[in-house]
Amino acid sequence: MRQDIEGPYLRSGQVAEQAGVNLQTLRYYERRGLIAEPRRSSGGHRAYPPETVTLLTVIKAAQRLGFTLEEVAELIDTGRRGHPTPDLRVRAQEKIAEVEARITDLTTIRTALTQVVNAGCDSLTHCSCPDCPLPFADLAEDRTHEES
Amino acid sequence: MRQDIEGPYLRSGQVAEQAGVNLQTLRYYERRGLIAEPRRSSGGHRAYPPETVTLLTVIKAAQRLGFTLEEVAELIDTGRRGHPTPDLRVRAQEKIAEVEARITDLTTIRTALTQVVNAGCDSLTHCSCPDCPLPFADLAEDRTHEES
DNA sequence: TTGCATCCGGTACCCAGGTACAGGATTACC
DNA sequence: GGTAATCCTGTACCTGGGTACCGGATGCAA
Ligand SMILES: [Zn+2]
Ligand SMILES: [Zn+2]
Ligand SMILES: [Zn+2]
Ligand SMILES: [Zn+2]
Repeated sequence: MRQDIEGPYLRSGQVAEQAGVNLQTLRYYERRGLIAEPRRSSGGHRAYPPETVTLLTVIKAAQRLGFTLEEVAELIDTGRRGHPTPDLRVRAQEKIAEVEARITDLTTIRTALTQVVNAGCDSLTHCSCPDCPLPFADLAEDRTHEES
Repeated sequence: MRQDIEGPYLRSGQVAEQAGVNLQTLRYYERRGLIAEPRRSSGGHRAYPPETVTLLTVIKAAQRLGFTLEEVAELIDTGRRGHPTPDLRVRAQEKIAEVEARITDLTTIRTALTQVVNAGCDSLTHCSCPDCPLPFADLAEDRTHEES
């Protein structure tokens, strides 16, 4: 049978290639609710509207911003129907706070690592350097604001 | 039978409690080569030397510095016998570079998120704000130095 | 010696974000 | 209409750092 869905529909392989995404990932996103279940051909093959490619680009962009797939799904969902969840700006502000907290942690870690280098530590377990900074009692405190 | 190993040996539960670590974690670390296989009682129960508690503290400290368990295992291994691998200072310097790269990434992300907030973006998929910064073409480039 | 706490090995499960493979069906193209 | 390419579902596997459960064995003390 010839293509039985008219219009500019794309097959899953085409969507995957154009979006630069693995085919399995496409179906994974469908399971996770990130992309809607597409129409099917009479034989069961998925037929995507072309804007799916754009949607995938948006998903990837949001991931690069640090959003999890669950958060991305919610953001998309919120956009579709006026969902009673915080909107994109609020989410972005929360994410900024998370990112800043993480940067603070990493900065502390970098400081501690620098101390190790400067002190000339030569062993994790039996360091012989004078005034050895290991094992970082202060760093232990600092992890209390671990990300959830 | 009474305790058949003399000396100040600790049972696994005591080590776990004193180090603030789950009992399963202890055996997991043994499998991963982070702690040596301890002696056994005649019935097969592990009998740890007391310094195991200190070792666990060191492992946790190294983790807080951003070292993976595999890296920690190597660092401990290097310390034991003069292993022909880079020593702690070299490892720490490499880790500093990693941490700084990660901080750079996160800073870029924070900038992008700030743009979203300032522009007043209201939707991932159909933002109506003027001069919308989505979907961050520049950010895409920036992930080429993704950590391995 | 009896009872309870602890420990044993082996296996399965958790998180996130995918990826891979098998075996069979469908579609595209000549 | 033949044949290759693509696609289907379902299931298993991957990384990293653990955690949980099971049935049975051991350890310890009254
Ligand atoms: Zn929702
Ligand atoms: Zn030192
Ligand atoms: Zn080694
Ligand atoms: Zn916008």
